[in-house]
Amino acid sequence: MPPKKNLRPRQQQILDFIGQFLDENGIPPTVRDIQRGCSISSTSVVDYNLRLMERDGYLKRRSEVARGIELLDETGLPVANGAARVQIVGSIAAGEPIPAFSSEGVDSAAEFDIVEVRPDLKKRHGTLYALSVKGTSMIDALIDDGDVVVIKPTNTARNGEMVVAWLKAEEEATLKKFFREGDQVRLQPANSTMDPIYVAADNVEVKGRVVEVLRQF
Amino acid sequence: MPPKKNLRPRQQQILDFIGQFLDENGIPPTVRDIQRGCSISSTSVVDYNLRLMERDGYLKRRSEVARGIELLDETGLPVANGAARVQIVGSIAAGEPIPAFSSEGVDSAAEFDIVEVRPDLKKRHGTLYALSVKGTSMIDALIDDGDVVVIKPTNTARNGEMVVAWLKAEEEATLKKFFREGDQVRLQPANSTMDPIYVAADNVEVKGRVVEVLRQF
DNA sequence: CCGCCCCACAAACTAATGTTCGGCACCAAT
DNA sequence: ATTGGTGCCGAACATTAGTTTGTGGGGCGG
Repeated sequence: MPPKKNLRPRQQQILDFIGQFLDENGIPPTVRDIQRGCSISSTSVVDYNLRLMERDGYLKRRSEVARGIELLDETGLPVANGAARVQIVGSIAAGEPIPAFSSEGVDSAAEFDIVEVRPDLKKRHGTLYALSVKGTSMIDALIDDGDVVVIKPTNTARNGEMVVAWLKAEEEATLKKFFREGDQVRLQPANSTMDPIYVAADNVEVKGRVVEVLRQF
Repeated sequence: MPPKKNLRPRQQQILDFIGQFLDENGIPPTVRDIQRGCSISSTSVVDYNLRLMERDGYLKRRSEVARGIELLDETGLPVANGAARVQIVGSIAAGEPIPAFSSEGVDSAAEFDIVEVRPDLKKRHGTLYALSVKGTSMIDALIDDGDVVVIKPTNTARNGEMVVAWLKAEEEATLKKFFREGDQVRLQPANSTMDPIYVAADNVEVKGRVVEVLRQF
């Protein structure tokens, strides 16, 4: 594959636009889409630059096919279109703090751990992150030690939903089922051998909601 | 969302082709692609059926746009492009046959049900299919009624793996943990209230292995 | 200043692709 | 037999989208 070269501003602009268009529409843009999107006055300018970028290995064009543009990654392979990667930002268990939420560096020592999730999840929920589950406090909800839960950040929760709850006073995060009961909140582990936790409503902050559980086989 | 209706054979054929084309090419097929792929003699037939399928909520067509076909999932949301789609070919439970494996038509009464899986799964395992789980026979393995298991077709299994086992004599398929014990095979439900099944090794055919469990939240 | 190259422009052209139309065969209800 | 609906066919038609062509401006070395 050809060596990477620095892109001209216009080419960078086109590249960005293609990526954005792909995200928004699911199919590649036409030359005229790019033209409009980048405020270029002629399709031939787009064609010209696409040709250069193809030569330099940034993308591939299937000729004779409408919307035949594919982006390539740094290895020259086509970019999986809906590739939804989610970062595992830490681990969570009853009573243990989550590093990412603790007062020290939020993003600093983040582990480099990424899981792929079903593309439709990201489409439906937007930004997501993941936590590795320690312990068996949610075993009755079919979440085991070592599983990875995918979390959608949100401040609110309906009763019965599985949430990441942040206890302000204790500075702890925990994975529980959420039940609002007056000015109290019951955090219910899904494990018949464990008791629920009752806390004042203003001491609880919902950090996110579980949207998916991943398990290795 | 529009009500679900049974698809005509031709429409099922077209739907399958679109999915396959999407997998292979990353972009939706044109009317003429479908025409060729399904051996239809006229584009108008394709258009005719696409129109019906759009009316019935199986897909969406963006008019005025080339390759504007999008598949919709059962909730009416667009399926991410280039995503790994797996077809749910039937349901499975202890003691009940799986339609797709029974002696009658393998592909005939195929339901319109497709789930998305993590892209890396398909990359790692190749072709996959999915089954909807009925009953709680695998509850201790954290597989609940209504979950969907993703299966990798294979003839062999190691002890302890969760497999789809086909009992030749009974003509039944069942989801169990597999243990080879001499010339017998123990099929162990992961439910403490249920007993294992012992069958002769030559009466058991391993159809596939569970690689993923999907659950709605 | 000249010629040259890179880049951009607009318009025209061709190919690809979606859409429509009239007609035919089959089947079921009238 | 007649009527109406479904499914299919082939071809023409309309629109979208990729490609080509001729042109012009601006920087740069001669």
